[in-house]
Amino acid sequence: MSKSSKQYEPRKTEDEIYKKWENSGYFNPDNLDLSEDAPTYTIVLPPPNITDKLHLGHSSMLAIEDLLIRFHRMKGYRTLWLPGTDHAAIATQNVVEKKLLKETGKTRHDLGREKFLEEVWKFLKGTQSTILKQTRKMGASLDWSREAFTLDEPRQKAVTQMFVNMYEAGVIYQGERIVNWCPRCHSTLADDEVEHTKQKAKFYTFKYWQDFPIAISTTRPETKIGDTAVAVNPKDKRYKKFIGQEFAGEFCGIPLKIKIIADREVDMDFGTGALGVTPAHSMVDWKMAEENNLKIKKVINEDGNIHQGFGEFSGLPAKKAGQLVIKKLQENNLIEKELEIENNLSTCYRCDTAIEPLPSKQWFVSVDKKLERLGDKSLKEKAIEVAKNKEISFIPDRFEKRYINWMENLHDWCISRQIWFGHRIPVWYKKVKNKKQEIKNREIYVGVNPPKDIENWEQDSDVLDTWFSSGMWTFSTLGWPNTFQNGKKSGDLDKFHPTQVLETGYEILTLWVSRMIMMSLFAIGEIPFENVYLHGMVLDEKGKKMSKSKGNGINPLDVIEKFGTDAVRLSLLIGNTPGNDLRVGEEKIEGYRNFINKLWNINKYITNNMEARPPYSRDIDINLTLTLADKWILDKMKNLIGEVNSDIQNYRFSQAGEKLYDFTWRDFADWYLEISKFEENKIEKNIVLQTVLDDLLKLWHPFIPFITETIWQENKNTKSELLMISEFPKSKSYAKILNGWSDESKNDFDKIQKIITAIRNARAENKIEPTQKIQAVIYAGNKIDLLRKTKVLLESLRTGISELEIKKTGEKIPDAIYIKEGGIEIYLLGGIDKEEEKLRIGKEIENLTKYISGLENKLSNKSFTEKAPVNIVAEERKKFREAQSKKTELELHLKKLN
RNA sequence: GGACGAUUAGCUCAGCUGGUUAGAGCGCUUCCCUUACAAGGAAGAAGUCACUGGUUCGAAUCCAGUAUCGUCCACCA
Repeated sequence: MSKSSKQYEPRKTEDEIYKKWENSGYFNPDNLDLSEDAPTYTIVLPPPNITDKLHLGHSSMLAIEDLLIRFHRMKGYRTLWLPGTDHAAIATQNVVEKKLLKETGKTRHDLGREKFLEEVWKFLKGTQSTILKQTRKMGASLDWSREAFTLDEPRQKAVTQMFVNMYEAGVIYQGERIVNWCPRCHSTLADDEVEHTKQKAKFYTFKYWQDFPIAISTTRPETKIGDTAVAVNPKDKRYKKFIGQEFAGEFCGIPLKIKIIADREVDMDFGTGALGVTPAHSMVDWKMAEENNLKIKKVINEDGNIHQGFGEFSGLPAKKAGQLVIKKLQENNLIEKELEIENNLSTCYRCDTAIEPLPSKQWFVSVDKKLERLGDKSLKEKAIEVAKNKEISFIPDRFEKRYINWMENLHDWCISRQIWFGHRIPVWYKKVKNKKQEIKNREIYVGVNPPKDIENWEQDSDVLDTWFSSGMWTFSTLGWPNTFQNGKKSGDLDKFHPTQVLETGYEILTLWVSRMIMMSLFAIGEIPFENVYLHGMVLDEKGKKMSKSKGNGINPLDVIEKFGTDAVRLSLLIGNTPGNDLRVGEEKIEGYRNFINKLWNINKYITNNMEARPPYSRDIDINLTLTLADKWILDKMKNLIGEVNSDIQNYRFSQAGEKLYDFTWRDFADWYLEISKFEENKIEKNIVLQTVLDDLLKLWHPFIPFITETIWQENKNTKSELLMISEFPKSKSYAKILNGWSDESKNDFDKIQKIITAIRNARAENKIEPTQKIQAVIYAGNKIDLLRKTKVLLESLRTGISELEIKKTGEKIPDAIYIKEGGIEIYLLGGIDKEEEKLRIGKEIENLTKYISGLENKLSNKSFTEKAPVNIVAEERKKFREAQSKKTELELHLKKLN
């Protein structure tokens, strides 16, 4: 790139830089030049869905993780960031089904399982790795040599092995249970995959038949033909006498036997205070049925139609059956009330179809079974324990409470899904037929490999919940089970597990994080990660979720093209705090683009003003003669390094970024570079400039890798080929040179800054033409040294002061702007409006008076002086004295003006 | 119903374990194209830190309550 370009053009360099990094091989920790005992630092990338495209949420995640990774790599850790994708069973199958229907008009059933899966894989060939390719655009320094997919061969093996292990340990079992059934997807949904929305519904109050004693209410009349009980609250006086009785009758032509049961869960004030129990089609009712030994009648089948055995209702879609029930009730005059109410509708998170609760045979992971390998604790207990004893910490820590609360209420996890795409359950059934050729007593085989006489067996048609395979992500990607034999870790698993941080969105804390913890505890008896960093959602500038349909989303690839990756990364890092949502609009990105450009120009200025770059050195030579400004910037840098280190280590990325931003722009560019324009000591100046710039680039690199590496590459004096693997700065290296830097001289520079600012203000207020020269007379007292430095600054900062006289003592000059700062008095002559000057000083005195009286109150308060820490009281006293003497000076001056 | 948050400048948000006259970015006002940068520079206005109590020498910060908003979970027959 030509050095004369005024603006940084990321488009021209980013891809090239990324290639350079990738070709270097340093994304792979095996290639890093490290000693044997270097500590490891591992993050596994939460695998995005294979059909995903990069959105701003991904970008935010990548920016945070890459920051951590680059920071630790530069810190000398054996750093691994492991990439991969998730097959997202239901989501992916849905996408392909939709596509199929649109293009050929066929459903998956038309194709059959094998053909359909072929279609899925064909589709995936086209989209696979799109997301990962886009990930590179974000500058993510992932080790591509270890890339994994939740459904590739090694992971299939791992998942199958895990299933078998859990089955053999009795953790996985088959059971009948009410599940959330989506009649459209033909699949069960996990509780967390069900969405609840409000809807208006007709709420009917009726009696099963004329002489039935209790009226009940429902929004789902069709299920009532499967009722086996009516539940009332045990405290309900109206119904108490019926409890335990049984009634038989005919409801809409269907014979029913209804038992009256008592249950505390029943709300006496809702409806009639009595609830018709339909065990097969409601979670609550199922529980009551289990407790009361009620008969379970399945009314609705998997297609959403009425089951066989219900006379004229059989085969009708549920909705129509409901209408028919109502019609019949009306005919028989059984309806007492009809209300419009708002209730909750459970829908499928994928297709929005209403959920049908159904009893069904499913595979479960028991969270309550005590396991010998976990010290006779259950998965649930152990997973809670590791959070409580801080083996795993949460950032921010409030999520620990949330996690524990969720875990304590956890039920067994249904892991079978009635779809085709995914890890097929490694269970086979042998068809054992009786004389009548009916299938009886199916024999079960569970194993890693199919049974030998496979032709006699049939594999379970279900696949596993996608979280089952992603729950194994930390170790299935590190070679498990091959790297875990006889209870011993080897290879990658030994080197990199447990990982250090899991960085993910808080919305999947329960969905994913909790399962990873349980799976890892079961499989290798250790936690999967030491820390869980939870980020919020990325929202648009109005605080709305970004979505394609609303069109309010920012496409990261667009803004990367427009503003550059670094600007995008910075706007996702600064202002982003753990666990909180982040609003991002283009304006914000634009702002950080401007900053990136500033950094570019800082380098350009330094380059242009250096005849030759000094050689790189880790420590600055003590024998250099440094100016006040040099020491000031080096001291600032030293502190900055310390703070950035500690901020990043404590996950305060936003604060680290803000401090860096402030230092770069305000301290380094606005002050130090301006001063450097006139200070003469060339060699020393160059060394300081070079040192600060080098360290600044390193500090910035984890945040904005592209521009920092680009500049690094242009400055060919550097020791390390790549900024990416150079050593992260330590404040120690500044300690020597700053030895003689006292607190006093530190304050001197602050005073100079104040003086100059004051002069600028004075000029602005008096509206002196920029070309107009003014005179300044400065009285130094005993601060001659500081004044010399100030003089140089003033002259060079184009304050327009033509004559500067430094005097030890002297007459006070009445018609002048008076400035007193740090024991120095300055009179500016020329172009002064007396009235305005009086006003200015008056205002200043007013402010001071307020301040002083505040301090006075505080200091006269005995409880403060006696109880507050000594150093704080002393500080306040000092402030009080300083303010008072300044006030006296100003008052004197004001008198003279009058 | 259960759990967890949020409320600070016109807008978006920082403010770590209580301690200067509460900060930043954007926006706004005035001035300036001074050869690193107008994607820039100099200056300025703007806040009862939601409300009410409490703890403390001292509260934006800790505690309790109120109001409003939000998220997650459960779930309504």
